[in-house]
Amino acid sequence: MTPKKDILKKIYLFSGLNERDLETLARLAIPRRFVRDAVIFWEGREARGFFILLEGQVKLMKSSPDGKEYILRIVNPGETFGEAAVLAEAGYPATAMALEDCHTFYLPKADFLHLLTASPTLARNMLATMSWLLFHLTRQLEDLSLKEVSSRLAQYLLDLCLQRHGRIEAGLSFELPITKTHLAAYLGTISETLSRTLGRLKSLGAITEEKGNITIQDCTLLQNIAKGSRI
Amino acid sequence: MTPKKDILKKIYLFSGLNERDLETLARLAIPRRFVRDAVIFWEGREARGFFILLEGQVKLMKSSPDGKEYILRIVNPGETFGEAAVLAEAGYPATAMALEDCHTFYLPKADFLHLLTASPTLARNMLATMSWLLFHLTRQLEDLSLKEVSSRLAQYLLDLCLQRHGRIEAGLSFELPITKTHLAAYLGTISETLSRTLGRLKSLGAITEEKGNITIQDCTLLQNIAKGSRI
DNA sequence: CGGCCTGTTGATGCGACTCAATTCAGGTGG
DNA sequence: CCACCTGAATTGAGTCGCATCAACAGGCCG
Repeated sequence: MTPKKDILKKIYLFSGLNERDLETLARLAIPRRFVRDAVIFWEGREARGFFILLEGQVKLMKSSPDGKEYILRIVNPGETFGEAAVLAEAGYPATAMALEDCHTFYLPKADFLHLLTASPTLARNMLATMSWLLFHLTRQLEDLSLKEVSSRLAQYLLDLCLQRHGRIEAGLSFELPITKTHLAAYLGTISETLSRTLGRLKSLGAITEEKGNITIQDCTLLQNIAKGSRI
Repeated sequence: MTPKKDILKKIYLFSGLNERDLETLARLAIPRRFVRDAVIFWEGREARGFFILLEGQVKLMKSSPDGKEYILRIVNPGETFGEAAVLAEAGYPATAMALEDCHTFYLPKADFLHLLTASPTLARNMLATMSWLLFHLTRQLEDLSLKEVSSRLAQYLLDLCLQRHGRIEAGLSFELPITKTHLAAYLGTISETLSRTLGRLKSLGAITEEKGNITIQDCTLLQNIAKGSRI
C-alpha cells in the first residue's frame, strides 16, 4: 500500500511542501470512506475540518426548501473540498454528497491551521486554491445572471473538450463525466430543459451524440452560442 | 493630513500587522483618484496590483455583449478590491467602475506578494478576506439559481436592516445605499422588474417607502418571502 | 419479470425581460 | 425664477424562456 505521504504530495494544495511538513500532514490525515449518496457534511454545520478526495466523486450543492438543487462544484480525485470553511468562522457554505463510493482523507481544522501558520508554502498554496475557486464562482455567477441555458451548455461542452483533448476542434468527442440530471443542476436548470437544449444543439448541427458520447461538429457555431448569440 | 500608516492600519486586511510592516505598506501604497464613472480596471486585463478604497463607492461588474450587466459587489470605503486577482495568474475577473468620485491606494502586485511571504499575519488576513468573499459569492449563486426576484429583494432588505440597526424589527427604516438601477443589477434583474417587485412588497404591507426611505412593516412576511414562499 | 432510475417528449402556465410611453427629480443656464 | 435637459423611476402591453406537470421509453438489477 502506498504510504500516506506519497499520496499527499500529489495533491495540489500540498505541492512544494518539505518532507517534514508532509510527514506531519500524513500523521494528521484520517482516512474516511463514504458510500454513494452519503452526506459528507451539511450546509451550515460547523466546519471542524476539510477533506481530500482520493477516489470517487463528490458534489457540493445548495438545495431549496421545495426540493430544487444547484450544484456549485463537482469534486474529482486529487482535489480538496471544505477548505475555505475552516478559515472562515461560519459553517460549511454548502452540502457535500458522495456521488459514488468515496475514499477521502480528513484533516481536522486545528491541526491544519497550526500547520498553516508554520508553513508559508502551504499558506501560499491555500491562497492560490482559493483564488481559483473565486475565479470559478465569479464565472458561474456571470453565466447564471447574463446567459441563457443554451450558452451555458455550449460553454460547458467547450470547456470539457478543452480539458480532455487540450484543444477545441470539430470531430473531437468525449463522454459526459456526470449524469445529465446532475449536469442540469450544475448548469442551473432542470433535466427536461437540458434535454431539449441538447436536442436543439444537435438539430443545429453543432454536436452529435451517440450512447452518451458527445462529438463536436461545428465549433464556431458552438462558440457563438457560448458567447450568447441567439439561436 | 493623516499619515498613510494610520489610514492603512484601519483596513481589515492589514489589522494586527506590526509597525514595521505597516510602514513598508505605507511606503508602497500609491494614492490614486478616479472620477465618477471612470473604469478602474477592466475584466480580463492583467492584474498588476490591487486597490484599497478610502472614499467613494465602486462597483465590480460583469457585462454581456448586449449591454446587460451584473454587479458582483459594491465596494465601500475601508474595503479592498482586486486582491484575489493578484494571487491568481489570470487577469481581473471583473470590471471595476467608480460610482462616485473615489480616492484609493494602489498596491503593486510584486511588492505586495513580497510582503505576503514575509508576514504570516498578512497571509492569514488575506485568507480570511478570501473566504469571506467565497462565502458571499456562494450565497449569491444560491440566490440566483434557486430563488426568484422577490426573495432576493426581501433578503437584501433584511440584510440591510440588520447591517444598519443590528436587528430586524417592524418600524425600522433605512435608505438604499445605491440607486435602484444598480440594485436591480446587483440582484440579477432589471430596474423595471425591481420597481414592480418593490411595488408588490408595498401592496402586501411588508414595507413602506417614502422619498427613497424604506420602512419595514411586517418582518415575518418579509422573512417568509426571503425564504421562498410564493407571494 | 417487475421495479427503479435516467432520460426524453409534449402541453401548459408563470415569471421575468423587452419595448415603449410617461412621470419625476435634480441640475443647468438664460 | 422658470424653462430646459438629463437620468432615474414607474407603468402598461406583449413576448419569451424556462419550469411545471404528466406520460412514456430504455437500461440496469434484484
